[in-house]
Amino acid sequence: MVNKIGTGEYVVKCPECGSTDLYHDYERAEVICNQCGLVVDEDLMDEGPEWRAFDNEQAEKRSRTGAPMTYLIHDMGLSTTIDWRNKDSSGRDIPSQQRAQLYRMRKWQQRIRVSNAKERNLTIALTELNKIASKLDLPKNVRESAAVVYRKAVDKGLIRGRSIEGVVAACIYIACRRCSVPRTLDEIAEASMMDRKEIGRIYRFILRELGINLSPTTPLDYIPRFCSSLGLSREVQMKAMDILNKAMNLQLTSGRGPTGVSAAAIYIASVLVGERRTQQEISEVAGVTEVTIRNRYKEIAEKLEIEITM
DNA sequence: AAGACGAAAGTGGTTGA
DNA sequence: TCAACAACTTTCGTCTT
Repeated sequence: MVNKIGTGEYVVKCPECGSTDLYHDYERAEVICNQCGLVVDEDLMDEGPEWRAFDNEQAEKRSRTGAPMTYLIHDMGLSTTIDWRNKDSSGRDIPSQQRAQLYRMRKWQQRIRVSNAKERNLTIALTELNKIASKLDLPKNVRESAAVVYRKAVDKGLIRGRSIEGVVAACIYIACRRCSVPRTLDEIAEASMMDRKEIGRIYRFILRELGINLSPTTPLDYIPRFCSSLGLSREVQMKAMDILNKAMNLQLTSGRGPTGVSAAAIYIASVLVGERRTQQEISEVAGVTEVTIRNRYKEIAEKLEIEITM
């Protein structure tokens, strides 16, 4: 099957003709053999973060019926039934049967609220987690990873004094980086409607308390997503990674924000391959300014001796 | 008219005393 | 805890295509 190697190269043989020349169509989520045209693989979904375009639609569709539904069943379902009874009772006499029913419902609600705080917390948190993850188009494995981190945090009692949303957001941030699908703090802050600083604080706190070690984000991790958002071909993507690798070898990336470096590499690659994107377009998806892209790409182009002709 | 460029001042986060 | 510092942003006028 499809194997992801560290370089971002996908190695697979076409069962029909044995060729390794395969084309990945992210829009359709298919792997097609360039030699004989056979559709080698159709389900790219679980293969990794790269199929964002595909996962995008699917996640969107899913989340519409998924997260809000459970939301409805949990919160709304319960509270509306009780409201209903109250209204009804205020208008008319309550038969003893309904009284009994009302009593039972109250008891039920009480049980849910009081009996198992941890379960309750988890239910709310996981719902929240799915909502945020949907907004960020995160694949399932990242969501699960985030859930695992959250569960550990709950077990250690790290939630106390912190908002559930904040901790969830931080867990997602951690999970993203663990799975090499980094999102910036800004993106997560936007999706979770939390303060960026707050998430950062909680994030550091959880890392320390759970003893999690994260290797620092590399600009390479951002390339697939940015390229995909910009509708750039695989060729550009490979080129950008190539440039980045060389730049990293020359220590051009240390101390620099990874998103900026990544954006610059993509800019250079897009020009070289002839699928030019403007600095502004790239700056938007990368979340950095054009100025930063300019500074980075000047440095890289100079050191790598790449000529850029307009 | 849009994109690229770069100077200059401002901002937020890290570091070291 | 505070000031220095580098990276990055904002803003804006100019040049290029």
